[in-house]
Formats: sequence, C-alpha cells, structure tokens
Amino acid sequence: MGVRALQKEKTRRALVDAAFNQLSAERSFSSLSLREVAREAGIAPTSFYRHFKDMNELGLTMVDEGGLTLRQMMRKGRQRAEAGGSVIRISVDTFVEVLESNPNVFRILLHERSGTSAAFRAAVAREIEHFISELSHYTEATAGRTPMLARVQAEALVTLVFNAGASALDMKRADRKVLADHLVLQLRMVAKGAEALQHKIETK
Amino acid sequence: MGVRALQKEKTRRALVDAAFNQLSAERSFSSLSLREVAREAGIAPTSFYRHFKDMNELGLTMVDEGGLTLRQMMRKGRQRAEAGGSVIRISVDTFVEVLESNPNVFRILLHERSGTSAAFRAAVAREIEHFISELSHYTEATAGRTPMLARVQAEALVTLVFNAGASALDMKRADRKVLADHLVLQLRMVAKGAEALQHKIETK
DNA sequence: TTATTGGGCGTACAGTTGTACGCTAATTTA
DNA sequence: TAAATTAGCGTACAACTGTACGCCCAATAA
Repeated sequence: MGVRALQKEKTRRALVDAAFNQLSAERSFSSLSLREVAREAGIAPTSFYRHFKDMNELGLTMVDEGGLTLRQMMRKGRQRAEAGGSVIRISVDTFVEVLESNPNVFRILLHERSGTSAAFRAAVAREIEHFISELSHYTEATAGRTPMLARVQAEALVTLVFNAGASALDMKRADRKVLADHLVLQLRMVAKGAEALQHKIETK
Repeated sequence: MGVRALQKEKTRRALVDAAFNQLSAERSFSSLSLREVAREAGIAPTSFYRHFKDMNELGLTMVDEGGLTLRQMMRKGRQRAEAGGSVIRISVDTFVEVLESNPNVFRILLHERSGTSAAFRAAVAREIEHFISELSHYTEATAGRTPMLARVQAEALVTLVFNAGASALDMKRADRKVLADHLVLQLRMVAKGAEALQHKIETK
C-alpha cells in the first residue's frame, strides 16, 4: 500500500472514530452534523466527501463495524461457555462486559434500530439477525428444538438481551448487576417455557 | 371557559396534532423543528411560545398523551379478556389493533425510549412502568406468583410486546399477523417458564 | 365605558448547516 | 523527468434554524 492510500485510510479512521466519540447518552448519530465530525477529526468539512458520500454512508459503516465487534465478542463468550458452567449466565456476563467497554457501539445499534432511516434500520436488523440465527441453530442442535420453535425462542432471547443492554447503558455499576440478574431470570423463563411448549407438541 | 381560553386550547391542540401528524417512519420527533410544527399548525413561529416553552415541552406533552391513550386501550383489552378466552391472545390482538390505528403514538414512545433526551427517556420509562406494575399485580393475584418473580416476568412480557410493536410499525398487514403469532408464542414461553421457576422455588 | 391582558404576527438577526467550486501540493504513473 | 491523479483546503452561498422585540386588537376585568 502506497503512502497515499495509507494516509487516506488513516483519515477515514479518524472520521469514523470522531463520530463514535461524539456519541453519548445525549447525542445520537442522527444529531451529528457533517461539519462537527469533520471538525473533531481535524479535517476541513469539504474533505469529508473524499471518504464518504454523505453522513448516511458514514453511519452505515459504523453499524457494520459495530455489528462485527459484537459478533466477535459473542464468539469469545461461547468459547468461555464451552469450558463449562451456565451458558446463559456466562453469555450475559460477557454481554455486560462488552457493553461496558464499547458503549457507543451499542448506542448506534440500539438507537438506529428504531431510527429514522430505512437503510439504517435494515442494517441493524441484519446485524441482529446474525445473532438470532446463530442462537437458533445452537438451540436446535443442543436442545433438539423444532426449527420454528427454536427461531421464536431465539428472537425472544435476543430481544430481551438487547433491551436490557439499552437500559444498562445509562446505569451505574450496581444497578447493572441487578439488571443482569433479572435478565438471567428472564432468559431462563424463556428457555424453560420453550421446553415446555416443545413437550406439549411432542406428546400431542 | 371563556372564548379566549377556548381558542387558546384549540391552537394548542393544533400544535400537538401537527407534531403527531408529522411523525412517520422517516421522521422522528427530534428531527422536527419548531418552525415546521408551527407552519403545519397554521400559526407564526413566534406564537409557538405562547403555548410551550420549547419543543421539548411539546414532546413531553405528547409522551404523556400517548401513554394515556395506551393505558386506555389496555383497559379495554382487559375488559374484553374478562368475557373469556386466552388473556394473552386477546391482549396481543388489542395491542395490534391500537398500534394500527395510532401508529404515531407508538412511534414517539418507541423512539424516544432510547432517545437523546434524559427527560424523554424518563417520561417514556414512567409510562412503560405503568404497564409493568399493572401486569405484575395482575400476575401476582391470578397466578399466585412471588412479587419478585411477577415483576421480572412482567418486565419480560412488556419488553417483548413493545419490541414487537416497534417491528410491526413498518410491516404490511400479513406480516403483522405472523409477528403477532410469534409474539403470542413468546409470551406463553415466558408465562410457562415463570410458572416452572416458581414451582422450583416452592418445592425447594 | 375605560383599562388591562394576552394570543398572534412580522421583522430581524446571528448561528449553523450541506455542499459547489477551484486551487495547491504531494504522490503516483508513464 | 514530465504528466496525471487526488487528498485536503478555503471561500462562498443559500437554506434553515431558534428566538428577541414590539405592535395590534379582541376578549376580559374594573
């Protein structure tokens, strides 16, 4: 890679990082302006266009990166779970950890999921779909769930986890602990309930 | 009420309605400008201040109104359920009906729940809390659930319902039917699972 | 009847936004 | 070495924003 392409990549990263850094509980992606991001990244507003067509394209890049980060973490969680212990507990703990160290990744996913741009919503839905289908296959394989039931169950689990994540973002450490415990209980409810429904089908 | 106060109330309603009308899948409350709302309501921008301190105050009013609408509908749903039949099924059907006839009420609640203003988030949380505690008491009373378990269960149920509502907003009729069926299944999972967990505690 | 109140309006202004355009200077290609 | 490419910059502009200020006039109070 030439000097030129290298520098370009660096500036591009600066833009993405600048945007992520500006996110907070009080600041959503859609409230960021092109000029603000450029300012934070240390380039002229008009130079922004050398890297992205518009703010929308930047945002989609961020969603993709965020999704990637999330999937990588979940893989790590699964590895940890394989060493033994409650899959649910370990997954939740992993999730909380990652949430604490990458809050802004979650912010953009959680907020734009119900956001104002169809492209964003689709992108987030795609990322979440990864989780659902992975989890669904996992439950099919390990718990012998019906494909349909596994799918519905996985949707419920992912919904509960992401929702808890959204609440956790604004919480203090201690409250997060309580939330995590509640979440574990809720996930167990769904798991137990799905099992019961499955039995009902089988013995019918 | 004098002619004056009456006219004032009318204009105020025009503002609230104008704001609700401008909401859509592509337009969130936070993307509305004071001038746009005033324009739609047919008044001068500066007259807006005769009714609300700023857009924030308008938004909070809308959240309150939305919450009220929601609670009224759920009460109706409960009445319908008392006539017999599956409580879950009837509640979900009621929810879907209201969602279809008041989409924008949901939009503001769903979007601002993870929104950028702490006051908004608190207001929405307050509205959702109504549902959770009502549902929690209901489950305690009719299913003899532990207060703690009832609470956690109610949180899960409400989370699943609202989340499904968010997805349903952008769907066609047919897809909504499927979604509703999934939702019913998920709610049953939670209910069955909570029951199982309760038994486990009791026989311990 | 006269005085007061208050909803609505128009004007005005400073601030911010996205982006079109043309230039510079350094890297890359020929 | 000479020519072409391109990241980044500065200037410029029109559109839009929130809101301060003062006027008007109809409803209300005295």
